[in-house]
Amino acid sequence: MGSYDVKQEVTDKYSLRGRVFHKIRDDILSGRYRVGEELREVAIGEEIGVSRTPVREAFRQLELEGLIRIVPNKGAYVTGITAKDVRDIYMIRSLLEGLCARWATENISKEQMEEMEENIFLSEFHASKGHTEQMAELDNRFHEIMYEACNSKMLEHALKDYHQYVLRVRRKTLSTQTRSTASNAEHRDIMEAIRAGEAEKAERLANSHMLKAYENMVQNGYMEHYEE
Amino acid sequence: MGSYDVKQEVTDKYSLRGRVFHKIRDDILSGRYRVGEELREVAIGEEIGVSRTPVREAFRQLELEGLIRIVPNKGAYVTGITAKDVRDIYMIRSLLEGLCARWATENISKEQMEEMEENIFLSEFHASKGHTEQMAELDNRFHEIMYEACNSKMLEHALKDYHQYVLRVRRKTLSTQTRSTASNAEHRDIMEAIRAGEAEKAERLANSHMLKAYENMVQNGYMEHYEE
DNA sequence: TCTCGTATATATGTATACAATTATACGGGA
DNA sequence: TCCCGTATAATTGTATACATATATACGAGA
Repeated sequence: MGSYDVKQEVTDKYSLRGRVFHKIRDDILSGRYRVGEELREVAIGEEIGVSRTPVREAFRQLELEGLIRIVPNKGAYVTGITAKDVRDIYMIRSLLEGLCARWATENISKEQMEEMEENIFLSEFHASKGHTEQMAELDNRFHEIMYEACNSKMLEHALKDYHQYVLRVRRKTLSTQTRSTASNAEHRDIMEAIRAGEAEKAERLANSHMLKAYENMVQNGYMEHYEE
Repeated sequence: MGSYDVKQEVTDKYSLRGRVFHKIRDDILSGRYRVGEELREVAIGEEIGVSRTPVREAFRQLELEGLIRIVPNKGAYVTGITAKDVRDIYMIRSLLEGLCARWATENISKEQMEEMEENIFLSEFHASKGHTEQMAELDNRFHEIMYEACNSKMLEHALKDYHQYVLRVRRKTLSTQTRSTASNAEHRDIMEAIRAGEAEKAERLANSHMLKAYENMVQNGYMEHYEE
């Protein structure tokens, strides 16, 4: 019997089912729908060009992902995310990113190592040019490389979940010059620890990298709009 | 806007939708369906007495929960869980249970503290009598109390997820006399640390409690059937 | 004017019908 | 006997119809 992925994701982004799911999901994450807004099956179905059936199935999944809340016989509502939720996620991520860095040190492939080095090189380049868009993209990618390199489907999925989750908030951060410079430096330190095979050091660095990212969010007042 | 639960679960166990979901889920977790077995929509629908529609919606959720894998246009297959998956989960849980114990120390209510003390008292009683069924139940409950006491929906949900997940394996363990005695002692230590307000100690103890539980599984050969 | 009950409209919940895809059975040809 | 193509059956994917629950509008009565 083969090894099945645990914690399956909606993989086929281009099947009809996947399209509906990802479309609604992206609309929520991009902030198109406001918190608390009710999503109607027919309206969304018509917009995408499908009937209610695929929409409903997507709703069920989005509920498990925590993006909407379905009240039986009433409707589906876009969920909010409180400041405490974000804080908790960063604390959890801090531990798990540390574990991930440790495992990545032991399992990273040559190709992944090279992509990580290239990522940091590019990040520093775009930081010097002030390209915020590319920087955010590369920042996300750095973490994803590490998730893939840790060689654990379980951990990779958990971290991708949380990563996606806080994107709603994070979208607005990382724009300050000082933080992005510091973040890049921290990425470089983590990368060098991984390359040197220093697992415990990598873990410690990834750990504090998350905590610092959170501290930065709080200090810059990004959390103010998420008070309960 | 109010605070919504992040990572929603299928709450209403007694609605039709919830019933279908939980029925299939329990059947998978109880081992009624074998790993790799194909689940057919009509067959399951007929058994429960509903049409394909609710079954399909339940399938979509079970896929996200990682219990089945849906191959488009083919079918739904019960997923396996490899020895490495179990190992990874225990490593992740070790960290998160530690964090949970730390937060529980800071947030546990009077009622929760009392239930925890009662839980340990009962555990030791049933252990002395050799009541394996009740011991397993109380063991699960001990952890759930801690999950609830940590006062973090995010962490609670993540831990309940993992906890549920390894139940498929754990169902068979904890039966040895020596391990259950040791496990009870560890629970007591954690409880006392929480009661004394020693957060870091509670974290450390919960940490190693998980690692020891995993070590026990491996040593007793419970993982042999889960080789990839 | 306010309250409450009823009627209507609207939305979700479920079942069914039809379409599309995949698996299976069968038979001809080498 | 084996291979392979076609026909058929079975299963999933989607749309639609009907059932049920909820929200809204309106009017009677106090």
